[in-house]
Amino acid sequence: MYTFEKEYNLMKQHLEELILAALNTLQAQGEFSLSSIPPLQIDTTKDKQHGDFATNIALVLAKPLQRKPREIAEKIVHALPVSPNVAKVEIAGPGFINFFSSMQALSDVVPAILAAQDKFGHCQLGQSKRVHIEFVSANPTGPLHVGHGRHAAYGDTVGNLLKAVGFSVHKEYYVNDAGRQMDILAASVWLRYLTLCGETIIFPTNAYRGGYVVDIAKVLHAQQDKRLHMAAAVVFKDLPRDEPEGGDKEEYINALIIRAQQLLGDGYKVVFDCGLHAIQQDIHDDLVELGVVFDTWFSERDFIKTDVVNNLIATWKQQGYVYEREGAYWFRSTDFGDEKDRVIERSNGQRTYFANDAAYHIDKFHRGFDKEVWIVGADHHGYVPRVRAALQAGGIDVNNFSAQLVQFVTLYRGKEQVQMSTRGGEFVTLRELRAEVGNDAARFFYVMRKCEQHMDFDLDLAKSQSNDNPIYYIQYAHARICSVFRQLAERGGQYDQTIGLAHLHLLTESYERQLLTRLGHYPQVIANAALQYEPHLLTHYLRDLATDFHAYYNSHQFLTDDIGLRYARLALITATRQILINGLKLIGVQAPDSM
RNA sequence: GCGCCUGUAGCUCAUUCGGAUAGAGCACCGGCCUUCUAAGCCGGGGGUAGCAGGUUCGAGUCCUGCCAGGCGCGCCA
Repeated sequence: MYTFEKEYNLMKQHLEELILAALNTLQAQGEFSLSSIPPLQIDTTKDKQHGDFATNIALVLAKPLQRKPREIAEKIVHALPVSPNVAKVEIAGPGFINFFSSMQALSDVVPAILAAQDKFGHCQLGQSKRVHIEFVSANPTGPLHVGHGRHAAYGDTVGNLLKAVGFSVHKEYYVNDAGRQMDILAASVWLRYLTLCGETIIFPTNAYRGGYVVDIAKVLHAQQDKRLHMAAAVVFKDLPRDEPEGGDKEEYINALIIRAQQLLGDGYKVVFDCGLHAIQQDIHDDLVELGVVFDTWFSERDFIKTDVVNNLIATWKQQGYVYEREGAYWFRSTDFGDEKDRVIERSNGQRTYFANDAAYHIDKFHRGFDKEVWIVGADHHGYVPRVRAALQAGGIDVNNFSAQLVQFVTLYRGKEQVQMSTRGGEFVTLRELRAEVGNDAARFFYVMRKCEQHMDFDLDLAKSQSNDNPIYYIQYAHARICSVFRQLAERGGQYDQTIGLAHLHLLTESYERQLLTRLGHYPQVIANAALQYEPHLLTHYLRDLATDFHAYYNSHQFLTDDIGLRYARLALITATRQILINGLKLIGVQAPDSM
């Protein structure tokens, strides 16, 4: 099977051997007098004029040898052993040594791709280590919006990439179903329900105002009829003022929650669960439709029912990581590089969200994961140091923890920015976005940029389905290749891959060389994208690959009369099609046969 | 005030542990469909990489100081 180490590094490895041989020869001849040979750096080149690979060794040796780089380079090139994989060696610029692969070496990638098929580009860098990847984890207080979509597409693609390079990947959604926000949702649902029961309600400023709350209330009303009905006069009796009346909206909603709990008793849980389940189901379905499937949905409420958090706090108290001050318990996160210590247990006895979260992150490792990737909104960046501190206090090697901060998505309709607020009720949902632009375009757009880069998402542009959309360009390349084979069939031809592979030496055009070179880079792109958590490298690569193909398509006829050349070219574009499919699949995008 | 992120062509963004003449797309200008899908190709114009120093063979990339924008600094989640 084709692997990253075996094939891609083979050429680099081969060049390394050649250069080392040259250096040793020069040392033995007394030309060079190096006490040690520095590690060799061999890069794939950006510019094809610079060949396929380049090394800066002559530049690095300039100082220890006290000689000019170009002079050193010439010595090295003269001492290089001859190789059938190397067509040409040149010295360029300040002293770079450029290597031009032979067409033989380049065209080897075609049989490699055709043999490995959907496994091409995969490797075992991850050594089957277990990676926990947490993303989205939006509070179940409303439908996902376009910002969450970016998290979903990014996290899912990073997971796919990590799997491709040999990690055992576990995708998890942390359900924040234990906080005050959930109580606000419950109160919001109940008030809408009461309206359906015929009560006249002035809706609180701080309640969730989205239409989905009314939908949930309708379900509740259908299930419970009037069983949870209370008169508005009773519900609102002696409550503090809401904001419009000059009061505090937070105090007001809190009082309303307590009132709801008192009046409803056991019924409160019915309302609460109705809201939670409806929204969690909606989020789940939304993600599945986008192609994002989590291995686990980890409930905070279930988690805090276990002893894990209690045990952690008890342990930390014992170990001296926690001290008491002003009636609360503080975690010494400053001992681990945080700005200030953090409360984990409030003076009223309640644990903070952070206490649960610290225990959750440590628990991931106790569950057997070797590595944690935590994908979280950039607005949480201040939160990362204390999580890191918690992991260290928990005895976890933080080198196995990576927090990826995803910047906001700013929505535009043409030139106009769309304001978004979860409670304002006027926000664009992920579902609406998918309906407008399609899942493929949504996923592709979302991962096109580095996660720490702000994203301006123009709905009008994404909706336009014009050729501005890079996804069409790549998909079109795939469809065109499929079309070539349909043409072949219409003309009564029968593709014979064996003949094609036997005639790869006929691929001598510059466009063919370019395409072969690009195909050869794929494994490295996958490895880089995975290890750096940067799927945008893959989208850019696919764009470039499609460009190489379209240029080739426009310059040369594939279905030539020369059978050997014809099938060699078809073998090449079959390999190209395979890489398009492989890359798009990692991003979660379809590769249509026709458009 | 302190901390993190960002600043590259008119716009949106790339630039592979610091490498060669900073690249794409969109937009703009000019060409290419009797030949495998023109959702395509070919060519052209367009840059003080926010500003100023520093480190070295070499800096968009690393360090320092400013400037501008975003975000964060709770016994909220």
